Amino acid sequence: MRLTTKGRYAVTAMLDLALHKQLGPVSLAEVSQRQAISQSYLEQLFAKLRKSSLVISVRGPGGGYELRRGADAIFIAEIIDAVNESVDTTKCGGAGDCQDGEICLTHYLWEDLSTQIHDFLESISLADLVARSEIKRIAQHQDRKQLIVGENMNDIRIAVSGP
Amino acid sequence: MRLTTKGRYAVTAMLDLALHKQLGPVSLAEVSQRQAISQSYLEQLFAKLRKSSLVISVRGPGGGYELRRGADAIFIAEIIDAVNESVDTTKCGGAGDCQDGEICLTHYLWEDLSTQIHDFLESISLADLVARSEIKRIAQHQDRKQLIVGENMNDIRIAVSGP
DNA sequence: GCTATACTTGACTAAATCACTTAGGTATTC
DNA sequence: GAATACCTAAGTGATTTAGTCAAGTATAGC
Repeated sequence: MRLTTKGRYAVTAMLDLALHKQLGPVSLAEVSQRQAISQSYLEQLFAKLRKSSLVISVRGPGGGYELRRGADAIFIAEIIDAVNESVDTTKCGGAGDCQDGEICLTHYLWEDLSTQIHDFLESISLADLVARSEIKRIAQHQDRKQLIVGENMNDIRIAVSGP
Repeated sequence: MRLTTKGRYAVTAMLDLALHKQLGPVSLAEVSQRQAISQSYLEQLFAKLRKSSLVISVRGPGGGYELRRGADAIFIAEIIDAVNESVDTTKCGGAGDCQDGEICLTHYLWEDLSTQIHDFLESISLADLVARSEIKRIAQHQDRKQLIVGENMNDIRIAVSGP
């Protein structure tokens, strides 16, 4: 699991699709304008998202991209995995050439940590983000004087529980 | 929050310090050998870890590095932050030049997501990892025929709870 | 059928980061 | 004073990022 700005761009763009799906296919030109991401860069990202069956493309005028599944069935981890093409960080591909077990020790600990983060991101759907952003937008409309940020984001928490 | 192999190297090295602290300062030559990481690369990582007050250095023969705090007071997020020098991924530094609020919307949503992961990694200490690795090592000594992996790692779980 | 729209593909690139290497230092212990 | 080990800087090849540029191809609407 790698967590870089590339994944963030992809999540942002997918969120834009989810937010504007009522108007039919969303063109990359629109996404590019709204989210301030280079269109050609988006094209590269969406080629990967399409291969991962996260979006479908509609060609021709009025065309664009649509979410292949519902926003409640597309999870953040999928999006990040799609654009990051998961290089294996193993170095000792599957408990092979570890000298004394010490390397594997930390190796698997890290893998486990990475899996935990992956599971976390797999539990958050695009719909979750949309729902939260809609709450925020309403709040912004209600009170224009003050930019309310981070108020409605406390509904998702991480808990560490014992065995 | 960036999650790459660089952070993994740092965590692995710090874990090595925690595992061998009973013998006094641990030299980077030892860590390099045990964990198969280039010593010069370790020197660069430890320069940052030292600046972040996570380790102290002991010069001269018999010297090396020691954890500055107890292993139960050093958290994974700190280690990763120390070597990753947190570039600000904001692009609109603090709600500045966002055109229609839409960009800020997804921007803060991502920031929040990033914070959640950070909080998660902040809840896991080096001591937690040591405890888990010690269990595994004992298990490995008890049963040499079979490499037991991933059995004792289920004690940390992520739960998503509502408001 | 023509044309504008918009996806599709490929090649290329400047900049940054990663994972080192090389080459020197400086401080401390024995 | 010699060995040890931290400390610093500079450079380097590989990879990734974040694009640009230039060609396509498919389709909707006139």
